[in-house]
Parts: sequence; C-alpha cells; structure tokens
Amino acid sequence: MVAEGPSTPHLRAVKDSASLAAASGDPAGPIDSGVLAQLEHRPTVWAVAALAGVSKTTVSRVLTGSPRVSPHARIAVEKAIEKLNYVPNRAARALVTRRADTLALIVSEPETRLFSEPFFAGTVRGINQELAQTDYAFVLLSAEGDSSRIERYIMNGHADGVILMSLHRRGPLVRLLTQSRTPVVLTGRPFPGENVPYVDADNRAGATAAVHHLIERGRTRITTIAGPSDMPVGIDRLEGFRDALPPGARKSWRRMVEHGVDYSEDSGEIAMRALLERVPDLDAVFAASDLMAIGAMRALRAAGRNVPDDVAVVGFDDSHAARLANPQLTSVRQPMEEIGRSLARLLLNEVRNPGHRSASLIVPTELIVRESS
Amino acid sequence: MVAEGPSTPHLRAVKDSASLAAASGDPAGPIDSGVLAQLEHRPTVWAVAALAGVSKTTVSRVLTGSPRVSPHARIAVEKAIEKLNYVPNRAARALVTRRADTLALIVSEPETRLFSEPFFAGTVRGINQELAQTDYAFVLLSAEGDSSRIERYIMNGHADGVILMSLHRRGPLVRLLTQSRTPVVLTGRPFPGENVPYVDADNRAGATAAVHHLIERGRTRITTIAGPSDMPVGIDRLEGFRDALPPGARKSWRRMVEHGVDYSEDSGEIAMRALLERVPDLDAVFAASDLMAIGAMRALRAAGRNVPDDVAVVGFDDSHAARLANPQLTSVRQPMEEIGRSLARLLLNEVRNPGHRSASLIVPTELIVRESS
DNA sequence: ACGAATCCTGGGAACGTTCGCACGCTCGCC
DNA sequence: GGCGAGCGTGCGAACGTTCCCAGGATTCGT
Repeated sequence: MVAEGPSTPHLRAVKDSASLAAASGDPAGPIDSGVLAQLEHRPTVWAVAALAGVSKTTVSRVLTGSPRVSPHARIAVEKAIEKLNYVPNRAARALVTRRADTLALIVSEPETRLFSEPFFAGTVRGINQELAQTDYAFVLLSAEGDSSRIERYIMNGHADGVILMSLHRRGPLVRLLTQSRTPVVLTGRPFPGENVPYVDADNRAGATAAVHHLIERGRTRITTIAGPSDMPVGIDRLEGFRDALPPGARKSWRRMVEHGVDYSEDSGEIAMRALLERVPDLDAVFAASDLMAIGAMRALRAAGRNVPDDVAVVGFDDSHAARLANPQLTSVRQPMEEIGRSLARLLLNEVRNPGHRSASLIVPTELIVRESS
Repeated sequence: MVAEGPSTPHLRAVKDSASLAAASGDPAGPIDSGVLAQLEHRPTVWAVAALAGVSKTTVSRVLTGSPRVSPHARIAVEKAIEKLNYVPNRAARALVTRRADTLALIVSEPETRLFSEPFFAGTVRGINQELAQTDYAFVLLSAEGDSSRIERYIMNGHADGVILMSLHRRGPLVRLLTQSRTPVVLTGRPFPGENVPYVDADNRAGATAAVHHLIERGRTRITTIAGPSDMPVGIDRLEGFRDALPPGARKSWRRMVEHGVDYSEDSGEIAMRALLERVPDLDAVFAASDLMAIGAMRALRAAGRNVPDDVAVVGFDDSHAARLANPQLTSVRQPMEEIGRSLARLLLNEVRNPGHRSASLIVPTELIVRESS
C-alpha cells in the first residue's frame, strides 16, 4: 500500500496520513511536508486524490469533466483541489493528450507597422475576450526575421491552432501549417491559392460607404488613391469605390484612380500630386489608408487647396493618425474587437472539430465622419 | 532485448531492425512504419537512437550538450537527427526538467495604448533579437481584464521568466511572481517596494537634454507639463526639467510646472491653458509626453500663439504622433530596441543563475529635433 | 431472488524526455 | 603486468497526466 504509484517523499507522507485534515493536529511529521509541498513543489493529482480519499484516476475524471463520477466523489475532489490550490500540470497533460490547450496569434510582418495600428490592439482584445471563456491559453508570436523559430514552436505542438495576421503575403508559413494539419485562420481575405478560413472586414462595402458619403456631401469629381493591386485588401477597396460611382461617372472611372506603391504617407502624397495634375478640378479623394490620406492632405495643402472646403478627404482604418490629423480625418473603421472574437470562434471551431471546415466571415465596417469631409 | 523500454508498435519495428540504414533495402516491414512515423507520429529519441545505433540516453546527451559523449557517437546522432528531421518534444522535456525554455512578456495594461506606441513594437523587436540567439521561445501575454489567466499560465511553469511591461502600477502580479520565485524584470523604474531588476530609459537626462535644447534656442521662460507625480516616469522627467534650469530660474521653478492628470492630449491641453494664464509670457514648454505636447499645441493655437515662433514645444517618447503632428514635434526618443535587448539579457541572466541578482540598467535617450522648437 | 446491465472506481500502462547510477573498456603508472 | 582512474555508454526510474480495462457494488427486470 505504501509502495503504490510513483511516490516522492512528501507525497507519501501526505498519503500515509489518510486525510490531511486528520493529520493536521499532529505537530510531528506531515505538516512540514505539507507546507513544503505548497511552497516548493506544486501539488499533483496524487495529493488531491489522497486528500479527497479517492484514486488519482477519479481526480483526473473530475478534471476532464467526465460524467462517470459520483456527485459525492466529485464534490470531495473539488474541495481538495480548492484547498490545495491545485493546478494541473500542463506539460504532463500535453504529453499524454498531444494537445497544448493553447492558441497562437502569429504576426508575420515587419511587425512595427502592425503593432502600431489600433487594429492590432483591438483584434488582440477581441481574441482575448472570446478565449477568456474557454480554458485555452493565448500567446502572441512575432515572426520577426526568420520564421524558423515560430515553425519549431508550433510544430512542437505548443499550440493547437494559429491565427495568422499579416498584410502581406504569408509566405511558406501558411502552407507549412496546413500541411501539418494545424488549424489556421487568417485575418483578411487570403491570396489566391490559400484555401484557409478567414475573417475580414467588408472592405468593399466600407469603400462604397465612404464614396456615398462624399456624394451626399455634394461632391461630383471623386478620385481615389488605391493600394497596390496585388493585395486583396487593395483590390476590394478599389472595387468598392467603383461600385459606388454614379452610372454617369462609371465609364471613365479609371481616370480617377491612382495606385500608391504602398500604404504610406509618402505614397499618398505622390499619388495625390499625380491626381491633381490629371484631374485638376477634383473635389474629393478617397484614400485606401489613413496614412495615404494624410499624405494626400499634405499635397493638397501644398497645392493651395483647402480641406474640406475645396477637396473632401476620406481615409480607411480609423487609425490613431486619423484623429491626430489636422483637420481630423473622416475614415472607415473596422470592427476590430468583433473581428478578433470571430477569429477566435472560428479557430476554436476548427480545433475542436477537426475536418469540419468552417465558413469564413465578412464583418461590416462603419464610417466615422470627422472634419475632413 | 525486444522488451526494453516503452515500445509503441512502430518504434519496436524500427528498433528490431538494428539500423534503419541496413533495413532500408528490405521492402517487407520497417519501411512502412518508418514512413508512417514521419507522416503521423513525430520521431522520438528512440527512432534517432535506433538509426544512430546508440541508446536513447546517448541521444539525450547529445541533445543536452553533455560533454560525456564520443565524437563518433555524436556525429552519428547528429546525422540521424538531421535525417529524421527530429525535434525534441518540449512537453516531455518540460515535464522532467521542470523548465519550459520559454520567456514571456506580460503587458499588464489596458493594452490599447501600449500596443499602439512605437515603444512597444521596438521593445518587442529588441527582445526577439536577443532571444533569437538562444533557444528560448518567446511569448507575449496580455493581461486584459482578469490577470488570473496569466497567473495560471505562468504558475503552470509555462514560462521560466517574465518581462513585465506597464506604465501603471503592476498590481499584485509582481508580488505573485517574485513570491513564486519566477524571475522577473520590469520595463521602467519600479514603484517603491518593488524590489526587482529593471531597464529604463534615462528619463531624467532626456528631460534635461530637452530643456538644454530650448535654452540653446534662446528661450528663457521655459515651462513644463509634467505627468502625474505618483509615477516614477513622471517624477524623473520633472526632476530632469528642474536640473536643466539655469541657477537664476531655479528658485521659483514650481511656478513653471503644471501637472497633467494623465498623459493624454486633453490633459495636455488643459494644463497648457493653466500655464498660459499663470505665465503669460512663456516662450517654451516641455511636455512629459508627445500626446500632451500635441494637446498643448492645440491650446497654444487657440490662444493665438504660433509654434515654434512664439512658443517652442518639445515632447517625450518620439511616438508616431510626433511625426504626424503639425508642426512636427521635437521629442525625446528612447532606444527601444536597446531596451528590449537589455531586458532579454537581464532576464536570461536571472533565469540561468537563480539567486544572483543582476543590476538594473538605465539606457540613454536621444533628442530628435523637428519643427516645433 | 438471481443474472444482467449499469454505474462507479482503481490499477497500471502509456506519453517522450532527462538523469542517477552502474558497468565495461582503455589507458598510464609504478 | 596488474590495477585504479577515467571516460563513454546504457538501463531504468522518474516527471504528472490521461485513458484503457477490469472488477465490485448497486439496481432493474422478470
């Protein structure tokens, strides 16, 4: 009886004394080891089992929520867990279940830009909210430089599922993950060939709303600064722009479009100058990002045009920059927390029912009207 | 001999065939299980040992870098590892070593603000740089809302050490971590009573440099918008301001100080109005944050003062906002990546030599001069 | 009232590592 | 030329879970 199970000294002491409650009056032995156990070694299933007067198996059953446990035993175990402040050892559990009970958000980007955007923070918050109700842990990995560290981490089974966040091409990571059957969801519409569920803001409808707003303001010569056309998000926002144009303006709409090389301020400034040259009488511009919009406003100011009197400007993303700009920028906001929550839900679904492919999600955007339009 | 060790079927098959290389000519048995092993189950020490013709112990020794292994055996094992694409199972390793080989950055803040600052991204990048040279994994946790999830995660032994990042009071987390003997380092000078190594920018010298710059520009009535005085960072920047004042101005310096309730734009605007009333002839203001500086510029504009002609403005942090502001804001930059690297080094030191308390670090700042001064 | 079905329980074997211990082998020394 | 020292190696026992399987108690149907 003494020799049962793997028995570290302090555990055996606890177990020998039938019940800790009974032994606590005895100043001789078990108390010290009890205190030590709490300070030094963390309690194990054995300790809980001993205190509850059941076997480790029953404790495990309570832990995993198995129905095959009598109410009596369950209560005893729960009390013991409470009393010992027991927390299951995740490494041991992971070892046998081959699950980690952890989901990861991988930021695969020259991360500076991504971290700095409210979008990132909001999404993280949403994911946290959703996951807080489960007992999945949530970790954030940044694939700065070599992604091999990340790969190793994931392949090691450290995470059961992955949310991949990136504005650019995901590189080999997405393929690697799907090949290893790791559930993956993406933020933003995937590139062609990436057959993975995703959550995206309704970029197209957002752009349309922005242009409709400009039309309502009485603008008639509306131009746009589009993003690079090799990215889904750029394509969608441009299509949304086109959709919103009145039938009359639709035929020569290409003239009203200038592509930026990226989403930066400088890129917006350059594009704006090109537009001013091509369409001198323009009275509105919709930029596919806030930074581009701010760059555009700089170019407009340099050209002696007043915003919003001469030219109305609308951006996209509702980043911090939009509020700091002067004049404050009208912008299309993405429901960041909602996106985060949806990502988490999608991934959970994917993780829990492997094989069952869940549907992607497009969430609506919102136009925030400020001084620039 | 067949019965040695724990043996799943496929493993035994591999082991029976003495060496996989020898067996690979035989189309009958082991090949299938070999392929299966690579596809389905990840290879283990047993597979590597079999292929290398040594025992699992020797493989383990190679893995842990033990010197007690012959060059011959080491090479054989390394070849086998390479060939099988073997990666040690971290859960199993963590279980026996009681280490996780993982460090965590905990962001304990209503995280929105923190994430959005370049400081955060830069620090993360620095930490990554430093840790990339080790084989520690790095995870990021945000203590949004309840910190109990974080606590469980850490207490579980999921991380061997923690970098705690927060502008505000760290709450119970810091005490909890130190009590559980988890190595901790902080970003920013700790509050009194938190006896923990930290890395901080030289806020005091940064503020001094800002003021000296204003003096060089010929300003003589220099005021400051200080942060709340219950935070180390606020105190340090204010002291730096005082240090820089010429002896003549030193005696009535309190008059030139207005405290903001927080570091926000609004707070800066309100403080600026108070200063304008109290010191109508002021010709410079040093704000303890960029956002406060921007708020101050708004108040100055409303009061009809021109920046920088009438009043020069300097901020702190060199955040995105500084560059976006109009006029662009002179600001004190913190060497973010350097801070990140130092944090990582400090924590590694703490983790590797427990008990040996390492010294905290103060890293120099840099003044970025732009249009506002 | 008796066998079967049901429910709960406990023992023991995994999971994939590391590490203490003991064993054999090869030197070099007197 | 025998004998300890030292080096390289391997066995087996942990680490703390989960889960399969078998056994004992209770209950239900006939």
